[in-house]
Amino acid sequence: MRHLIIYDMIEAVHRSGSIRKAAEDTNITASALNRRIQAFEAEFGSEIFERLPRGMRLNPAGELLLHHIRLQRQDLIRVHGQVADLSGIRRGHVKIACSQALLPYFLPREISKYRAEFPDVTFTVNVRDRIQAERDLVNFESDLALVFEPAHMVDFEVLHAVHQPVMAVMSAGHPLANMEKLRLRDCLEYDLVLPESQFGVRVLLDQASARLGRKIEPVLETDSFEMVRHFASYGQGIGFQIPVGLNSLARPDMSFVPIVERDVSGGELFLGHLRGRTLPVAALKFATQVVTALS
Amino acid sequence: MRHLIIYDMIEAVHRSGSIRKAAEDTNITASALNRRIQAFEAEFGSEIFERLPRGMRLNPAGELLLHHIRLQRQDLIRVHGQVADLSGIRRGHVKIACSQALLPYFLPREISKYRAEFPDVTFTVNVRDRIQAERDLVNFESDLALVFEPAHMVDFEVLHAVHQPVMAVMSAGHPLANMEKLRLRDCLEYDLVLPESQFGVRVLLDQASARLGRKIEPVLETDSFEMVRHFASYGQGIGFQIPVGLNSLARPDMSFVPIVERDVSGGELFLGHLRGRTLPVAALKFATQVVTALS
DNA sequence: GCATACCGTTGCAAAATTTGCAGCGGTCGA
DNA sequence: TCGACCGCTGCAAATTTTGCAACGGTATGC
Repeated sequence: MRHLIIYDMIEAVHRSGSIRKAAEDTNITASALNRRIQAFEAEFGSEIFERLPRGMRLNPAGELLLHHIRLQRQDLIRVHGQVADLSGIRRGHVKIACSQALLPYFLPREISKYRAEFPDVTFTVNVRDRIQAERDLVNFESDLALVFEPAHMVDFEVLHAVHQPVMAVMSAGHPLANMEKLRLRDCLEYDLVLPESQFGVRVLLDQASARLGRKIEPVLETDSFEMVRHFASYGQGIGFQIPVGLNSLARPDMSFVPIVERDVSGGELFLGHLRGRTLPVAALKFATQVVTALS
Repeated sequence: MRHLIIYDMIEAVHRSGSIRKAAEDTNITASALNRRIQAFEAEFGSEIFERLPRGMRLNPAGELLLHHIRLQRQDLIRVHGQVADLSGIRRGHVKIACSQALLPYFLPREISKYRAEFPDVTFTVNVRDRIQAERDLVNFESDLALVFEPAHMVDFEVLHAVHQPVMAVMSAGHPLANMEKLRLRDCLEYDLVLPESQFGVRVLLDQASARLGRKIEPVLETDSFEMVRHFASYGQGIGFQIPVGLNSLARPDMSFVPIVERDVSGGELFLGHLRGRTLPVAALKFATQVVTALS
């Protein structure tokens, strides 16, 4: 869209922090870029950048404008998608921010299923923690977020929520492997591997242990859920995960046992998007499929 | 907005139903208008008008686009309004890094006063020590810093400085409570509660005691000025604070007596911002109010 | 303290784009 | 059949945008 190129320029300057650097990205001279920014500011009626000795920085007006630019661009993409839809072509791109738990089984499966029907739809999947996921939505860097126990949810519009009990993860040969349910105190007898404190499962476990009056002392703390699962699969260690990140069929060598809710209350897995936003067709269609899969 | 003029043209063609009529409204030739429409359609990837023998009519894709155009235009108007508000100081956000001494009375009062006049201005207040406050300015994490005895002041542009003698803080019933001024050596006879060494007041006291050839031995050392005040309010303890952190009207049960300057030289409380930076209107306005209050 | 490296900005001429003009073929209604 | 109106296009003129070189200012390294 050539008529919106000034927006690209503004974003480029914002990203790189200087006109000269942005000029390279934009394949244009710094002087030309400079004049376009100046012309835009004159037209807009206010400066949008602070001029610093080391470069440019968006001022509050610029921040407001930047949000408008992103909103506007996303909405144009949505229109493009709808237009493609009415000419019969089902193409598009879906950007998803999700918790780590969705990576091994759930999302790959859902994306494959969706693409079987609409092979011209492409995807971007970014692992984000509970705070960053919401920030991605606000910046239009993601269309959908699929997160466990989101942090504040101000700009988060919930499409679907599903309860997820906390599961103990261990090898199939573990002494507790064949239990129907587990008490938290039973787990504390073994080596524990836990996600770091920013993760929802850890927050729930910390709350539970506080109620229990005992401190959980993990032998391994990690930001990788994969590490949690693999460590638990060796020896007598116990890890913790939510059901959506587990697949007993794929791992017959492992056992997953729920912790009773009165010990560790489970959490909610939320699917949502930026509040008030109209999603592109492809994203909306994928969202409804995910809702069905979660129910 | 010259870069959105193609949208006006599209709307004009839609309204009048023909390029030639729309050309008159747009103060442009039909041929030029025609080519712009064609160029837009090529870029957009699909036609947006049906060509009829009697003129032009939006096709379904065009209807979708028209909706986007209108939405987009409204949002831009909203942004314009917000920016106008911004420069009219009616809206905005002020980020302040300050010493602990400003927290109990000074800043709450000043912020309330400011917000009484401009209720749509919001604030962030972060307690920062003398080094971190400056770092916050550099990182644009604060607009203003209000700190006692700043450390290096390289990036710190001073808007105002005000002298602050060191005050002895004690209960109203203390033997020294009714003195006009105090010598430092008088205080040393009592239990002392002092801020930790990173605080400006402590630095001044340590310098003073070094000159005196006696070491100050506090019974309580804390990073909380609140703790200093409250500890001093019980029994015979003496704490130290600067006037801006004290309010004798609010605490009739306490007494605040200045230490003579030749014993403990007072320090300067500085209001400033990042050197060379143009402050947001709201921050600048608030800064001038603070300067007035400090004078 | 001085050289260096960026930074944004500007005058000016060249390059690129947009525009106006005139004219084309086509459809429609009288 | 004719005139009115339509969208469209080749071409030259008008306008806008761009690149180049240079300026003044500030931070950084030696």
